[in-house]
Amino acid sequence: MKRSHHCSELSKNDAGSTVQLCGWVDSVRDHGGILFVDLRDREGLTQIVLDPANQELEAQFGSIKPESVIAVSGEVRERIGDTVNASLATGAIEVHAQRLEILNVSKTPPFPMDDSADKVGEDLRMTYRYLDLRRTRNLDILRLRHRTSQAIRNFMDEEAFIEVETPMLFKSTPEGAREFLVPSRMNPGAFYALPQSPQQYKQMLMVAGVERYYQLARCFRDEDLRSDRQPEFTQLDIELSFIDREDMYALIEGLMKRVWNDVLGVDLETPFLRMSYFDAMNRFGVDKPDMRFGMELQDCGEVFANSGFKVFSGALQSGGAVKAFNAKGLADLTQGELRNLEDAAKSLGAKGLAFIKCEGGEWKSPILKFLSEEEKAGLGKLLDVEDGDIVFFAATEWEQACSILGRVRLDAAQLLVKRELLTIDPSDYKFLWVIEFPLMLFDEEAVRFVASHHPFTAPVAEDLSLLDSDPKKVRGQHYDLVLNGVELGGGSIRIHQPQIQKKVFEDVLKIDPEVVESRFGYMLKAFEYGAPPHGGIAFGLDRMVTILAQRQSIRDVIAFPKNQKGQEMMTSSPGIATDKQLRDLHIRCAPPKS
RNA sequence: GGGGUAGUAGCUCAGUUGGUUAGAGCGCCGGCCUGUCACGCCGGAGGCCGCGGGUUCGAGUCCCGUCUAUCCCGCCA
Repeated sequence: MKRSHHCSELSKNDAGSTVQLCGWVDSVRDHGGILFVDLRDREGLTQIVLDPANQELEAQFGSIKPESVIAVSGEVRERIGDTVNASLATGAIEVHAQRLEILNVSKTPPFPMDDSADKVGEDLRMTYRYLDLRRTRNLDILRLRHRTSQAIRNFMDEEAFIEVETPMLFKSTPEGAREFLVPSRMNPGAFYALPQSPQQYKQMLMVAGVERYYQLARCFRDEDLRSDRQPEFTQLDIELSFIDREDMYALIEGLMKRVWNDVLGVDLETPFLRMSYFDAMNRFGVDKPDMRFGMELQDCGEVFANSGFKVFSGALQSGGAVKAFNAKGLADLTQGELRNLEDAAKSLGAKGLAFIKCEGGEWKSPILKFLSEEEKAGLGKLLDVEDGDIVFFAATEWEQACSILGRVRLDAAQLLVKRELLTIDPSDYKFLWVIEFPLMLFDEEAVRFVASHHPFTAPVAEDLSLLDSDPKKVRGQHYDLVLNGVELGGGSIRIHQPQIQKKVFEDVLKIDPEVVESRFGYMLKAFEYGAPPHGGIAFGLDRMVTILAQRQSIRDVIAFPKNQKGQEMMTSSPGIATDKQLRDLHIRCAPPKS
């Protein structure tokens, strides 16, 4: 029996016609005589009626369980009076079964198949991921992801981009994330590495004259997982020649506009806001600020310049900063909530979390006794302190002080949301370009500079001379696209002159020349054969879809995600290799650490 | 590697200051029911209270350890 319609399609106009439907038994309502079946397929739900006059059908149906697969042939009839179900798209009709095929009988599912399953333990849902995905809500996410990719492909095609596939079997790169290694059977002792991103290949495509490249590329990073991080994930990877940063901003704003319009029907405002890395840190305490709410960090350096409170004045005297922000209306926070905020601050290296709250017109704080009247007045004015407010402080080196309060700001915002004093709307899309990152960061552990983005990022032209004298001051031509506190993507204009690239590798990053030659020699060579100026960007597609679908976890928008240990529960991967496999691969396993 | 939270029926959860035989809703099984649409009604089964120790006359409850999941820090050029 072949289907003639999907379960979403039939209406009054089809009354009288004979149709064939197939799908899953969503629910059964047996009234002893008459029996109703809700039949579900990926498009919708249609009520099937088994008439008591047809005893044969009823016997065949038996006590068939939900989630069994059946095919039904029958006559479409209009429902009359109060048998119409207004809350169902196909509620104006029903199909009176004449013939029935039972295609597959289902066992009772281990968890409910309705929306209440959203609360079921994730490990169980992942073990039975095929059932979890079968739920309409999750099928809709797969569809939304498909529409997102489709919008991207259409846009990129119209903008004259060429989609090129790059190798999955690459080689190890010395910097960056830990990689997955793949042993080479034909080259004993040698290993491929799965790509962290197609970075180097896409730059070679620019040298090759492709000019405009994109790819929905799978990437791999063997780092610890988070709710927004999976060991394999998908990037929208883009690279163009003969462009500058402004061209890139305009292109990507057009892309986002298109995606949001095609997927959600939302019209985004462009151009997007721009903010320097310094301002982002200084005002919001993160390099990916959530612009949907304020509570900006203030600099209290002037207020406490000559303070008798050693914690504050000491920080200022040693070149640090005193930062603060006002969590408006949060003065009534509980001891536990305060302790959680303090713990969050401490996890970023704070010694404690100083605060002042204002209740009943009175300021209350353990540090109040250290502050002069002028300082209190200055604070009150700077931070607009009113009754019911609480102000948090951080006094240490500037960047750390900002980071600490940046974290406290986010946590405090959640507490305010819980109290309904603050609304953070998931369908309010506040895009932001974060720009002018430092090209290099000093790694205290390794005692050397590391690239803040990656070593192929071009310095801002006027900072080029600082590469030798003061690498920390060099700004990179790097940009991040941030949406509602999430880093959606980032990229840069690249270095395309071999001598500058070599200098960055060897003189600034202090990578051994032999290592540079073995890892990047081909690239330096390529740059000697007419490399065009170029730049690119890459977006986390999974993160983008997570926001579009208004979900909390990246796992919700990946068909078969991995748990926090990197295992895929349904198939129990990874698995143990056999001795023969290992022999072929020239690998011997060390005994596990006890 | 570190910190937080959780683990009681198939699922989601409750379980009082330690005290009879550990409960509820949904699901499941059986019965009844010809207009339901989360159908209804009646009856029933189902528990190593994550695991291992300990304290106690007595532990789901207190203590120690451990495992699992998840969130966060480190890490993620």
